[in-house]
Amino acid sequence: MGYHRSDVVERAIGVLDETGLEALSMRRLAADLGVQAGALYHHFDNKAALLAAVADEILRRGRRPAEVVAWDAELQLLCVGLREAMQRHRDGAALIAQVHRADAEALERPLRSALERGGADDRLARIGARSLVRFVLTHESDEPADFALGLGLVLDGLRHRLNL
Amino acid sequence: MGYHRSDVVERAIGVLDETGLEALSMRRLAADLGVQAGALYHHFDNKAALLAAVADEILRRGRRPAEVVAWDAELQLLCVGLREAMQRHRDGAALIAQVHRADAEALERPLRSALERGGADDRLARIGARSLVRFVLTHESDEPADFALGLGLVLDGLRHRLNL
DNA sequence: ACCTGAACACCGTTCAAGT
DNA sequence: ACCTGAACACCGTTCAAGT
Repeated sequence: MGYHRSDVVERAIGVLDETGLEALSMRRLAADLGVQAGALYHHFDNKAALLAAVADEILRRGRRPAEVVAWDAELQLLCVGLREAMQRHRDGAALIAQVHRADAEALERPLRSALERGGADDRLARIGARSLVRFVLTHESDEPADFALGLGLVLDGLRHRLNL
Repeated sequence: MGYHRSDVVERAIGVLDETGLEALSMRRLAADLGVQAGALYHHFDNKAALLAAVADEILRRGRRPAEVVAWDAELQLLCVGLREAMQRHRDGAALIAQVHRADAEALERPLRSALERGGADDRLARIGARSLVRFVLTHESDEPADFALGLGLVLDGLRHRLNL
C-alpha cells in the first residue's frame, strides 16, 4: 500500500542493472513491484516518461560540486562526470542517449555555460556543447585512454578557436 | 515464385522511406511483399541480418569515386558522403548507427586509411576514424553549417596533432 | 486515488506441414 | 527450395470495474 513514483524509479534502476535496458519493460517492472502493468500508468504517462525519470535520477546521483577551474578544465570535468554517471549502470549510456534525444537542453546547458565563460559566442557554445555531449554518449565503452584522446581532439578544436 | 534477397532489401528500403524504422517490422515487410512473416527467415537469419543488408545497400548506393586530395580534405569528403547517403532515407542515420554498433570496422576503414596517409599512427588513426564516424552518425539532423562547424572542430584537433 | 483483469493491437521467431 | 499457418513468448497501452 502506498508505493510512490520514487519507488518505481528506484526499482527500474534495479531492473536496469540486473537485466539491461532491453529487458526493462513496463510488464517486467510491474511484476517486479508485485503489481499489474496498467498500474504504472497512474504514476507515469507512458514508458518514455518513466525512462526520463530514471535518467534524471541517475544523473542527479552523479552530480558533483562545481570546482573553480579554467573553462576548458571545467568542460573536461563535466564530460568525465557525465561519463562516470552513465557507467555506474548497465546500459546507462543507451538510456541517457535515448532520453537526450527528446530533451537535449538539460544535458548540454552546463557545458554551454562553460564555453561562454571561455569566450564562445552563442553559436559556438551551442555546437560545442552538443558535440561534447554526443561524444561522451557515443564513446562510453571506449578505453579510458582512448576516450581521453578523442575528447582531447574536440577540446583542442575548441581551444584553437577560442585562444586566438 | 522467385523473389530474391535483393527484392526483400529493396522493399525494406521502400517501407523505411514510407513509414520509418520503427514501423519496419518483419510482419509489415512480409505483408508488403504478399508473404507470411516466417518466409523472410529463408532469406535472412534474423531481423538484424536483414537490417545489415539494408544498411549495406544504402551505403553502396551512396558510394562515389575517390578523388585525389590531401588527407584532411579526403576525411571531409568521406564524412560528407556518409552524411548524404544517410540523409537520402528516412531514419537512415538511426539504421546505419544500429548496424554500425555490430560492425564498426566497415564504416571506419576508409577514414583510417586517410588518417594513416596523413601520418597518424595506428592508435590515432583508429580513434580519429571512430570519432569522425560517430560524429557524422549523431549529428545527422544538424543544420549543414552547424554540421560543418562541429566536424571542423574534430578535424582541427586532428590537424593540430599531425602538423607538428 | 489506486489497482485489477482483461482486452487491443502489435512484436520476433520457430516449425511441422504442405507444394 | 520455398512458403503457409499456427503457435510461443513476449510488447505498450487503455479502461471498465472494483476497493
